[in-house]
Amino acid sequence: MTVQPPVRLRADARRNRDQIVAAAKVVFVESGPDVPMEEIARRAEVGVGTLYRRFPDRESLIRAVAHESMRAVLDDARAAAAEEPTAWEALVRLLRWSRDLRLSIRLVLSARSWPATRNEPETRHFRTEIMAVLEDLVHRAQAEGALRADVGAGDVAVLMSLLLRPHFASSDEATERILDRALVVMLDGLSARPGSPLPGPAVSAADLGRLGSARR
Amino acid sequence: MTVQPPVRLRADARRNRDQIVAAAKVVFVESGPDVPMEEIARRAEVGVGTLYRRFPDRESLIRAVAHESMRAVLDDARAAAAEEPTAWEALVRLLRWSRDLRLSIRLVLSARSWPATRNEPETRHFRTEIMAVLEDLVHRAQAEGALRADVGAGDVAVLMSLLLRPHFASSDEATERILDRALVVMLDGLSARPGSPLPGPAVSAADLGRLGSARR
Amino acid sequence: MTVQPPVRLRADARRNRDQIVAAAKVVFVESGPDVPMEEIARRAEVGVGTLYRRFPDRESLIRAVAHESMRAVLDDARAAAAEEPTAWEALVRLLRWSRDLRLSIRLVLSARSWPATRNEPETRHFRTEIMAVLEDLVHRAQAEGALRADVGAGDVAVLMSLLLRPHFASSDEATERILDRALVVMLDGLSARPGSPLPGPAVSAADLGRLGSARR
Amino acid sequence: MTVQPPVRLRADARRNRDQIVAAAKVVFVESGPDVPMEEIARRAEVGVGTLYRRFPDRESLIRAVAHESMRAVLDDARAAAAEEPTAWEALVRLLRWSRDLRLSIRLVLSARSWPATRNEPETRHFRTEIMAVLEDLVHRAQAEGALRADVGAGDVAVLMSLLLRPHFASSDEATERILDRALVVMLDGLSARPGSPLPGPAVSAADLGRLGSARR
DNA sequence: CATGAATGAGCCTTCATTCAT
DNA sequence: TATGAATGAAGGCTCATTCAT
Repeated sequence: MTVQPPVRLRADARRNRDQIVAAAKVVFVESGPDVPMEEIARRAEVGVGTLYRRFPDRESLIRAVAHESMRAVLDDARAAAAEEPTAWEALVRLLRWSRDLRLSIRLVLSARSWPATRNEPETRHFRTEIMAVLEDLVHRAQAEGALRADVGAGDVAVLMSLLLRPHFASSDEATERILDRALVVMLDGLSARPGSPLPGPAVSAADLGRLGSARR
Repeated sequence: MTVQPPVRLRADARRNRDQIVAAAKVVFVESGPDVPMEEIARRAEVGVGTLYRRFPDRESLIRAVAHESMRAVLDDARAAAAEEPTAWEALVRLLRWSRDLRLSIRLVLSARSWPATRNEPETRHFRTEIMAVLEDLVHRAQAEGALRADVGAGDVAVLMSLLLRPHFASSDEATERILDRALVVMLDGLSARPGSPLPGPAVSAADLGRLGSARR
Repeated sequence: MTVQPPVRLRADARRNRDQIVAAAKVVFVESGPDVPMEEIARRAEVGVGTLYRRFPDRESLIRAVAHESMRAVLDDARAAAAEEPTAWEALVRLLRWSRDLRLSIRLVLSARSWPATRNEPETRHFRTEIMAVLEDLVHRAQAEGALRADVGAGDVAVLMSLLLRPHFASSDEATERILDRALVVMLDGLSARPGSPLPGPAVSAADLGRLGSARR
Repeated sequence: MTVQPPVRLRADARRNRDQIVAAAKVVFVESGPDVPMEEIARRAEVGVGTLYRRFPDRESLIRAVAHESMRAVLDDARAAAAEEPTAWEALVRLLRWSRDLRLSIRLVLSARSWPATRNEPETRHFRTEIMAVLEDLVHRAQAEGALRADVGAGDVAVLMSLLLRPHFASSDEATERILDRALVVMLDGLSARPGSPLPGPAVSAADLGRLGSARR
């Protein structure tokens, strides 16, 4: 069921490919998806030619990195769902999330990669799987009485994306603590207590999928 | 006390300058702060030469646009504080905010403009003024019993920035409605009811100023 | 009726444009239409940027040079028709032809430029005009009794193209003399004396136009 | 006296070599002598490495293909001389020629291969042999009274080269018929009837050899 | 030996900025 | 002063050739 690069690569080629993707991951986070290809190649300790042999253009590299990250996100989500005692706690853990999640949000949603990743089957596959896990957690957390009843998995995903997109400045400890406070505010807003009614119907996974056929 | 372009410009020069800033505002929103200078000049119906006479480099143009926007934000904030019946309502209005706020957030926080705007007096000036208004609103809203007591103006600013940074896809109506729901969740989290205690001390305006000496 | 670049250029720009086309003409002849753009720019004593401002890509430069040459060819053809005492002599003069003719044959027929020039109105225009002159000369030379009756303008054009396409080695004097002999053989074959009947119908200008919808 | 690849190759190596040359022949005709080496390797169903083991660089491959073709041309020429009832008919047959002849003309005379093939013994060998056959045919055809007396083998070779170089568009049937007409015109020009005297002395095989020490 | 991966030089093109008109 | 032309540095990509498996 997992999606794999179609052909078996020679051992050294495989190693190079992995180095490239790893390096790209790092520099994309550092400097966005527009960094010179040479920079990526240098970090991967590889010639540009090698990079281009493996990824015929920038988009294709972006896709590869995005997929890697999304795969990790899916794993995280499943692990959280399996390991946490309650669905609510699993959601909290997810909202705190991993560096991989942050990267994939950044890559998938950035202006540059949106056209590269949107609408191709692999992305769709991962999105579907991830949203399925989320949907399940949301329902269970609502059954637990922990999560307010009027939100959908889409709403949670939106909040996650707000928290995780690249933010001002670097990620020093002070920044992290400040964002943690924002997270708790959001969690309080999400918890099942009488609060303001949310406008409109709950946002489902499918609703999100229909968004944004546009450019930027 | 207001900051003005240093010299009085001839009427036509002034008009050119304004056209340029207006055009830049539009294209920055459309295509980010990296658009070709010629594109901006074309939109302003001006030669590149003229643009460069007025703004010696891209950074200086970004700064000008950012300042324009920040001035508008400050005006908005003061208007909200003056016109709304309660401080809480003023805060809500601000969080809903204007297109100008969105632009200035985008410009001020984007990778490209962070170095351009950070640490120069005009930006600092506006930030100070805006945060002063916010600080006042926060205190008053807490006195009103509407806003939870353990947040500071910095916390509110962070939540605003989360809501307002450029997001996936375009701004069609569907997107707006979804973001409105996120906003209400946040407002619920901010309102004065027994909820989770926030970790750490309230974030003040000053705390924010100390953040992020880094690049991205 | 002549086709001109649409807009008036500033004097210096005009001069540069002309230098570029002239330089391109030279290096295209020397090294074919694949020479590095920088080489052309260097010869024109101009930066690459300038070249690209004027001609957005290589094809567009090839087209410009081809048109220049075709214009010169047309002028040559008309001059020959007007100045020579007989149509036969005009044809002979044309077959001896100018360096411009050689260049345009080379450019218009080369693998690289065929797709660039074929099927755009300017090329079609010149081809039509040139073939009209040729057609007229052929008819008149046949009426004079000098040219065999079973050839058409298309046949003559084909013979010209055979003589003029780029040939082995450079154009030193020895080569020229050898080609002159080939030319006279052809002229003898063309002259009106009982010889072998030509296979098939005479080739008209229109017949040629229908040729070669293919790649190379 | 025949020239052979210096070493005996193992059977499989031999097969590879032949596949490569055959593939190169095809793609050179299709796309000229500048096609990527990988394309050739792919067509030969061989790795690039193998190609380079056999032919240390592109020039050496071009040479090999050119020699193959020239050998075929020589065979053709000898066959024509042996099989046709008259020398004149043999010449006509040659001028109508083989696909191999076209390829070798193209390869030997093209800008790219001229420097690769010129001045190396194998080429010289084949040229000499071919011209010897041609010289003989020319003399005999003149003795037969069919060929005009003032041409040499060099003249005939030049006419052949004019007819055979790559021409506009593809080789559909229409093109072939048009070229056939040009051929007959040339043959009429060559036939022994009082016509214009050719300028200069007859061009011998040796004269051709002295031509063109230049690049293109 | 065969293979196909890796390398890097080279050409194409864009665009920020400077400068002549 | 306004204009838009000129410049050249920088990044993208391709491919000839070399080299590890």
